Amino acid sequence: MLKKDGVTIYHIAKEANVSPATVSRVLTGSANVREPAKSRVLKLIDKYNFKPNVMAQSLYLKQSKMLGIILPDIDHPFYSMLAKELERQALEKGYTCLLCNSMQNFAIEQSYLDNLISRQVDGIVFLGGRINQTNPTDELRDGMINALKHVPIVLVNGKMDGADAHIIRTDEANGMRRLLDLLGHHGHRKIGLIGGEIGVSSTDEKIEVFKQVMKQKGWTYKDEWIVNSGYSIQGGEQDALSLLHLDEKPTAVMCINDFVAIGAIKMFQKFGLKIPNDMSVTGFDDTYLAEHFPPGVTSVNHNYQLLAKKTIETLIGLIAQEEQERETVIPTFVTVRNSCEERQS
Amino acid sequence: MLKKDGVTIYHIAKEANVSPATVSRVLTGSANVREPAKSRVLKLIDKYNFKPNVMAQSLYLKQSKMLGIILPDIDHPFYSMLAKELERQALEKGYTCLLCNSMQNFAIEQSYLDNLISRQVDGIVFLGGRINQTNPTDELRDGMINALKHVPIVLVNGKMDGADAHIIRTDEANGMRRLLDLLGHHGHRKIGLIGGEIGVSSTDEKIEVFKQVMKQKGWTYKDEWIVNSGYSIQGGEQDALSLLHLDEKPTAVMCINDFVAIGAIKMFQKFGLKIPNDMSVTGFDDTYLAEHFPPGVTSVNHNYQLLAKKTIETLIGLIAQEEQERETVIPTFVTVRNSCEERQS
DNA sequence: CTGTTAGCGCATTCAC
DNA sequence: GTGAATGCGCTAACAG
Repeated sequence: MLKKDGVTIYHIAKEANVSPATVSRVLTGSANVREPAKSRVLKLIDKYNFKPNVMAQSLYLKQSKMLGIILPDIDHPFYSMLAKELERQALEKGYTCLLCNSMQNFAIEQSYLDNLISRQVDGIVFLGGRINQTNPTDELRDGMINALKHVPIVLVNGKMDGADAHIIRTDEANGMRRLLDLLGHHGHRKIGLIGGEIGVSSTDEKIEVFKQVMKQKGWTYKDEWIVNSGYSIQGGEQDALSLLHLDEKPTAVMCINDFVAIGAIKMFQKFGLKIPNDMSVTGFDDTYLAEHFPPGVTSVNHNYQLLAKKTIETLIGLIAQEEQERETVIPTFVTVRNSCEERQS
Repeated sequence: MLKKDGVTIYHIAKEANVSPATVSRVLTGSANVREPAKSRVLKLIDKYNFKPNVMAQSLYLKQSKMLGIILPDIDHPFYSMLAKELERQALEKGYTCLLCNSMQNFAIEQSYLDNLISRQVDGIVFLGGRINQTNPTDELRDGMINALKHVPIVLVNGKMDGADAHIIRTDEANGMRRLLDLLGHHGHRKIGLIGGEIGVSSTDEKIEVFKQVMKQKGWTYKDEWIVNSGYSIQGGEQDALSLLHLDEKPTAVMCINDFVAIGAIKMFQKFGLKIPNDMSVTGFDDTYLAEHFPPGVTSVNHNYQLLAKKTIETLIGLIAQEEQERETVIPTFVTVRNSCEERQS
């Protein structure tokens, strides 16, 4: 059951006729080593393809150079795009990432949180799940608070009241407003909002901004034009179907994300509506799907690179015990494609 | 720079008036501990929210309970779907995964390989990159051979001649044949194959099977109907465009993956061709995109769950020093959707 | 059942 | 510039 491996700095040291400390020195470059010995060591390292045991290093140095990333579902392009950028940024700073899919399950999420702490990650990036609950349970909150006693955590596009975590968030509210402006320019006054889940902050906040802007502009919205069957393509289909059954329909529909937009577009087309001629649709997140799903979905981009950069910078700053901004807001922008047009009816 | 943390089994032991060994015993359950003491320890563990240092455990036990997963790009649904399943299977067996995006870069791939070994992962799942090169360089091969001296590695849908790695592969050849059967039933005799990259085995092998079957059935194919501009949506657009410029066009086009299929469908439609009426198209990988991209793409499914299960089982078997099948073939199957129909022209 | 001891592999004092 | 000794936090003999 034990592993084979076996070659350590002691083996190298012995064969090179030096002390383990000297091997360590050539390995880390922490001090000069004279030439006859240095070469011998280097040669042996190559000969045995020796790789220092990072667990032992970490144990001594009290830093693992690992970062944990907790997210709900890597299958979702928003998360995969962001995770990739996070990994790239982390790698640049010498950190390796432990990616954890909570699979939308709070128990798994918590067990990963514990696991990451046990594994001595130097910091954690937390996405989705509990930090998107508008009203999280005490248990979820306590789990976060306890975790924060062990390790710095950066929350991306979420929050946890009472927990001392730093936040990086993209300006989704402004994204909504720009989208509404755009629809307004196209003459739309009857607008729906579909997808997402009540009680999840990313949905609740979008609905709030939506209602606020609609009222302020004096446009029409009906409660029955706001339906929320989740974040998936299927959810979008279902919500679009609800709208289709209504006597009075909106002329434009905003979707909580690109998946929902795709589902909605499919359903509308199935019922003979042309997009964008008969119905305008907007997405959110600006994933590659928005670009490539016909007719091309107008969507809000989260500025992924900048978002990832700020997230990792903040986390690493925290690890180095440096003071960091409590909350950083990343600007979003609208990518205009072909899913919105002048109102026809 | 040093971490705060600090509470260890020694602290717990002291405060509970027992030895560190006893704390360890209640932690691991490796031996019974009598009741007055046991409760005291448990209470303190809870009080301090104590989490054992897995690095120290691993160092002693010589197993990290970590698995490395190296893949080219988590953004690609094939990899994200598979990665998620692999993680799920690993989690069930008590392993945590280190996910590494090589970003299609051999140097990064190698550095991750080294990094994973240094980090003492118990095993590695290797996807894409060098193991998909039809003719890898000696350097790439040696990198793999050296890695195998340290840790068991399972290759998924790839190979590395001269390297003693176990292989799990899905029966892509049979998938191609079934797809060709299907097109044949629909009366297609003039068939193209687009996407991918010459020199990459997943492409080369598909082309080989394609040519072989076409010859054997006595159907038509022209070299100019085989174009390969990569694995992306853009690549699919480009290759479809090449076909559109030809005087004589195929009536059906097979695509190396679903991304390429989507790009091709977009381009064909842009030029006024109706899918499937004017042109039949097949995908590969059966990602969620194939399901949802209109009109729904007929594609080959890799049996992701089974694939992940076998991969993790084999790897963990190897870790336990058990004999494992050198090569395991996972059956594929065709998911029929609406992108193929009777030949019109 | 429980405490003492040693050692996993490494980096860093501290002498020399 | 180099070697010997120590300890990071934990588990597993080994005694008792």
